[in-house]
Amino acid sequence: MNDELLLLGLLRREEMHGYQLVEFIERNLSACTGLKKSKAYFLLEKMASAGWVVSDERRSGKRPTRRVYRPTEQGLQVFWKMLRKQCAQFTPTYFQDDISLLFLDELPAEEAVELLKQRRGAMEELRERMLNAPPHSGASGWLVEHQVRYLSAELNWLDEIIQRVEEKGRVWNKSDE
Amino acid sequence: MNDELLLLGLLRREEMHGYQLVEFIERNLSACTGLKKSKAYFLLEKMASAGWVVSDERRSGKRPTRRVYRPTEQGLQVFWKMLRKQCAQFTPTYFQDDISLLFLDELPAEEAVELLKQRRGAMEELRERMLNAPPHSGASGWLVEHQVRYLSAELNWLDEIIQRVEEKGRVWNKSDE
DNA sequence: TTCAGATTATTCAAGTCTAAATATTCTGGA
DNA sequence: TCCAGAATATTTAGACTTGAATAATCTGAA
Repeated sequence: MNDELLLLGLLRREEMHGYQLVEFIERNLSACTGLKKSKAYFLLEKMASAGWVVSDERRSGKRPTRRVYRPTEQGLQVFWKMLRKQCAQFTPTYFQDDISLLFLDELPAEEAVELLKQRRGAMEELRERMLNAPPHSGASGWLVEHQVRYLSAELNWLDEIIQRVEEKGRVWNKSDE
Repeated sequence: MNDELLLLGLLRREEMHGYQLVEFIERNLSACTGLKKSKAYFLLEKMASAGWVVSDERRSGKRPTRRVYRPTEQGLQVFWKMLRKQCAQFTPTYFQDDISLLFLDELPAEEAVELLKQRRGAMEELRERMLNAPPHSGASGWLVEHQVRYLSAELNWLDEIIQRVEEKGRVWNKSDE
């Protein structure tokens, strides 16, 4: 629904074909979605058969036919409905790499610290990249800001974890269990 | 890979069948994964055919045959490899509901604020639930702590967004675009 | 000019994931 | 006792998602 909201919203601003959409998203919105090409095509087709969008075929030379999409009236209604719903909801996020912390005691404490410092490096690098990226305008700037804040909070959290492991010389008190 | 790491790690501690695994995860690890029943069964079968786990059939009465899994030597190697890899990496997270902020200017500012306050309510409720949950032990306690911190940071962020929208009487300066 | 490699644009097969269906056994209240 | 509904366990059909294949056109350096 997330991706559909995005596609509908972009198409509402300007009709586009699949490749154009994906290009735009990759260039400008990579901070907030990882939507892949083939999924975008799939969703466009799905939305077309649901009547949310319609397409014009535009043929040029011997290239594959491009289908330029725009939302229907129904599509716009769906868009606003989804928009309101998303605005009001909160979808909690799972931290992918936290699973590894569950099993940190399988590793010697020194190695664990070493590995977590590598993780820290990756986080910091990403944070730098986002800080130095060309400024985004409007709401997409907010989303970059959101990511940067999130990364800062995560860095703080990880630092504390690393410290705990370092101090104890092991991952956590067995007596905790 | 995430889920596989989790399953292997749990099976290393104690052999279990699918239902048992999923029960355990839902009861104790719902803060860090949303692994569904059918996916767990799927992964167990996949890991079995990859030779990472083996299963004993245990028949009791006329119930469907239970398959109790445990990791093979190869499975353990894979487990430690994945564990090291996950420890050292950082997988950035996309904020599902941020997409809606991109299109916040489609809504009257008052309505936008109203909807975002609903979102805030959902966040706060979740945070309360996690704070009041029975304390977890060992690393899984850390993961709950991680979620709580994350929720607090998100609340701060959302509050600022709400304030910006309220102050301006609209979502963002058109001149920003 | 020419042709290797980048860009434009879509499709496809295969792999992943979910909701719902299936089927047995347990539990507790009338 | 008896039976409705909860708990125990797995399977399956179909929906979603991905990586790689396909194919035409553009670019620029030799």
